[in-house]
Amino acid sequence: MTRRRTHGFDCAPGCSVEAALSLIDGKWKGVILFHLLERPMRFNEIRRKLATVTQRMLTTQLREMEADGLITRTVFAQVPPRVDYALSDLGRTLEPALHALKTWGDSNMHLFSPAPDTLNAS
Amino acid sequence: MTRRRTHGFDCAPGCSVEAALSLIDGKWKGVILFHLLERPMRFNEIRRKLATVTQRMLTTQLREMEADGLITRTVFAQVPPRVDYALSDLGRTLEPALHALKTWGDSNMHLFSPAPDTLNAS
DNA sequence: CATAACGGTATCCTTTTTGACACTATGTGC
DNA sequence: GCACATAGTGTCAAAAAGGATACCGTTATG
Repeated sequence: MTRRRTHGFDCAPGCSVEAALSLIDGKWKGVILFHLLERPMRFNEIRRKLATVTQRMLTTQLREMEADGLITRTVFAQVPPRVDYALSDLGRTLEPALHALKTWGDSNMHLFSPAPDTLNAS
Repeated sequence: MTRRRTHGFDCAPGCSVEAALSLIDGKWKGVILFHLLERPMRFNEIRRKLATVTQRMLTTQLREMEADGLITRTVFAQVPPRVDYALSDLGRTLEPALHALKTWGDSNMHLFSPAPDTLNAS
């Protein structure tokens, strides 16, 4: 996004929509949260789910969400290191919104993607 | 946003969340959509609601949403010009998601704002 | 004549975000 | 000794997003 650290919304009635968006905006946050909705995960586990994310980006996004209180980060003193990421209580309250977005996406994504199933030649 | 014109999601299960976010991401889109949910509006009418948006940004955001099929743009051949913006049918289907976001924001925004009411020094 | 309202464009510039790539530390298996 | 897995960090560069400012044409109004 784009407005993430720029707090200070202009606070017309839609302001709270912006506030919510400002937290889940970021190229990977939506997906990450969605995966964590299912269960806590380790760093590389998330990474494999995302496939094209770089380490640095994943770290950044996770750190921001941790700073925003949406997720928790638990380090286990082991070797090799183990770090678990999980939704916080606050993060869990996003569930309805995330589901609403996913529902919408599932219904309408075909309008924006190349519709690969229509390309089945032969 | 940030991922807006970068189509091609990595399409793990959370992909549709990203798809949805990619459309309402943009510094003003959330608020604009929210206002249009109430009723169609003219350009300057929206502008006044947003107060701090520049003409260029408003134009950009409206044009992108029009291109994405979320809103419609109707020009009336009048002088002075009149242009109405309204939600399209597709845009209207975002209502549940927008409301979910607003609800979340209303409940939790106090956690992220400077809490101005605690600053009341005489 | 000057000004304001309308709905924009065109240019230029700055900030933010994202990506590439190399590098770290520790311990295990070969 | 060498590579691999873990979970990162640091630096630099590119791309995208956003903002400031000035300008356009028309008509009504003072």
